[in-house]
Amino acid sequence: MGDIMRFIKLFIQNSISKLDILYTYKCDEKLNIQLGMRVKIPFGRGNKPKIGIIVEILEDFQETFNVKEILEILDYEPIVNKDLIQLGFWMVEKYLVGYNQAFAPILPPGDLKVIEKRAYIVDESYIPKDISEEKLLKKIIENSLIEDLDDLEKKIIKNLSTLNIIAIKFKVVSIGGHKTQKMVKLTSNYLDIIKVKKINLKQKQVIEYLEDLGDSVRSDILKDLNISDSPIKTLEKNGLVQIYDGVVERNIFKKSFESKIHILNEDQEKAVKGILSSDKRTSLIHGLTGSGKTEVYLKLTEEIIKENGQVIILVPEIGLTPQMIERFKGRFKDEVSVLHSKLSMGERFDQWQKIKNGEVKIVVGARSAVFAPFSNLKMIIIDEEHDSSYRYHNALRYDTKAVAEKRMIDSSGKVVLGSATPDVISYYKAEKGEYNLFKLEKRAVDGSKLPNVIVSDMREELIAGNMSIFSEKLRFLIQDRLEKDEQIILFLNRRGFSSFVSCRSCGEVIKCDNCDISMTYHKNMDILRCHYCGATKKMTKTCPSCGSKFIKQFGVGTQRVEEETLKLFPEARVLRMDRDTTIAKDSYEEIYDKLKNKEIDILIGTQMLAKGLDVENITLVGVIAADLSLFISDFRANETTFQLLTQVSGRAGRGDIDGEVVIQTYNPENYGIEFSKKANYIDFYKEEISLRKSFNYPPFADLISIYLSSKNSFIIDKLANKILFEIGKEITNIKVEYTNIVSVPRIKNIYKNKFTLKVSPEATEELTSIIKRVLDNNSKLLEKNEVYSDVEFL
DNA sequence: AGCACGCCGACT
DNA sequence: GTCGGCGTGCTC
Repeated sequence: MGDIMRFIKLFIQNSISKLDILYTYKCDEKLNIQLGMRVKIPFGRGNKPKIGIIVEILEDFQETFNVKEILEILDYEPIVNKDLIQLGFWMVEKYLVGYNQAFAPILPPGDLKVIEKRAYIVDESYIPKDISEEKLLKKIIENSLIEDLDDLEKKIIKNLSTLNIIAIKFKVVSIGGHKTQKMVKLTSNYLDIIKVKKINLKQKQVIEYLEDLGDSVRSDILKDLNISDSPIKTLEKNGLVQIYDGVVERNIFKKSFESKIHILNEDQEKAVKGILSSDKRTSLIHGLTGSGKTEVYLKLTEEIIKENGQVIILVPEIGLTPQMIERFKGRFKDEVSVLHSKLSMGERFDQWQKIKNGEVKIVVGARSAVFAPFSNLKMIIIDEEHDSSYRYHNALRYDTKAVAEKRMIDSSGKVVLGSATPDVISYYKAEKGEYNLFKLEKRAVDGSKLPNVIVSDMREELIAGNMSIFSEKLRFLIQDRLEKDEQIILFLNRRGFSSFVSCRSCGEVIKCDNCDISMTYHKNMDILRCHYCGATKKMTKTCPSCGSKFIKQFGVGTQRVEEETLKLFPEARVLRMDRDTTIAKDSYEEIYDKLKNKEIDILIGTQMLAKGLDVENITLVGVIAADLSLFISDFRANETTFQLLTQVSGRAGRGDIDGEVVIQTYNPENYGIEFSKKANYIDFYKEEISLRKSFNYPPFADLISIYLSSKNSFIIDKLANKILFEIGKEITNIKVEYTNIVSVPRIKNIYKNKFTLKVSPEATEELTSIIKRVLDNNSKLLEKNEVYSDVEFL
């Protein structure tokens, strides 16, 4: 052919790890290829068509092997911009993940389809300058799709869009047909027909509905008016309405929101000004619960979008409550897009599209919203920044804060972290001057004070003969609040935690057959369930090991707390909230409304209660077993306990009446519990950071764990030793500590072991590349033995 | 993963 | 000869 070729690198979507590498293809130089576009390519011996995403365009490339040519370009515009591609590469290096995994959160949600570039007329009063403009505008009116334009047309389009006469939008079209809904609209001459045709009541209701609300989704009309579709059919037959297929944006918000603008207090003002004027990339706002962090976020957002920038606000999934959305929606209306896990794929996609098209300027969402495809992103705000949901996670292999900082470095924007109990690592960086530090001290609502915290030593209760799960004090206070018609939250650390079944005679604990995990008793179904693999077993009456009859469940679950509460306070209206009861989409909202409307006296629940429940009439919080999070074998155990207790205490006394908190524990002397009594973050921090230093834990070292897993327990130990040895050999001038190789609980019959490397943060990058090299060198051996490796960055 | 290739035994 | 069963190794 002799045509000049251009060479590109791409990765292939949805492929297995072995194929998750970059491939070189070529295409005709005349084709409009850009980074971030998808191409259809012939792949493998059979040249099966696959979809690849262009991540590199090679300037000069010597064709030393047979490079195949692409089949077709699937997009008119890149679906991922350059900055986000860079971010993907950065994650591949930093977290040793494959391209597919690194790019998964960056790519548009759902199955990728063809992206169309469309133009729409904005200024209808515009009079075309010449004949070619007129022709083009006519073309746009007829069919908004713009493709295969010649150079002159391209120039006109560009010109008209900068003059705001037309708007360019990208639309993704699914290959498998458009997703449409039946829509109903009034015909232009319906008023004339009303006069001559008889209209019955149902039909009249439909017409009034359409007059009020405009064009509507047919199913909505049926539901709202509680009618069948025949009245609408009759109306259509008589020419009053028209039924058509419409692409409707799914409406996530059922409520309308009102905005309240507070005047910032001195501390808040200082934080806003300081953050905006500072040279430092990252700022930490340390603000007590109720000190008005959200107001600061709102003000910052306002300032950024005033300058035409865009803002991402990250919230823990669980904290993405109606209240938080309310604040932003109320203030910024349609400029806000909300992303959360309960959105359907279609809803998610609609939001993604709006963000990419610049139709919104603000995104409020959980961790993956950090990848929102804004093109002029100037600020990322991370609320409750200490929350574990932001951290590196086995399934989502990136640290949200690190990604946020990387994005803001690339687009010279700012990161704002906010928390009442900051991550010890963040606070350390702030103390060292790497971050700005702002404190919000005053509680924003005048008169509301920190609650009075009481610690109940459950050992003493036991000695005094109290076998109940409530201490005397807590029981007394619950009674007191019930009498005063005030509300109560009872908080437990984890769902079903430690409600294992064991034998009092021989100590046997019933474990899952496939996993080394004790099973949890679910009373309502009288079964045992494994929380890891979901396997169930019938509850036994006798011990399977010794045959003793003294087998029963131990520990406290939310179910147990509910039972005991109802037994002691039969007149109370009790609601239990945990993952079992809060799976429905609107459940959280419903519970919140019920609390607010005083339909519940006592709310029992787990972690999710620790966040965001601002209900004024809650004046008592009971923490049933504060110790549970202390038994996690994690260097963060104390920090987690402190944070949880402080957060949950903040739920009490949000209004005019002072709140009280009762913390029940078997370890009252633990400093995490001790300092949370006074919500004394600074003292806790000092204690914690000195321990971190002496044990060389983060922030003084980074931890990298390497896991090997296989059906064969012998081979993984052998290989772990080999890999550890080879890593040791490669380490030359950096200091690395390492732990023993330990086995971790078997899950679904897969054995697993791990060892952890501790390295000073400056040397993490080098160690990461050493690990990559060693694992690559051993990849064949691992594959042959069916051993999977996994690297985790804590 | 998915597929072509090739080696080997069974069969017209 | 030659058909097909299955193990092996590669995919720009």
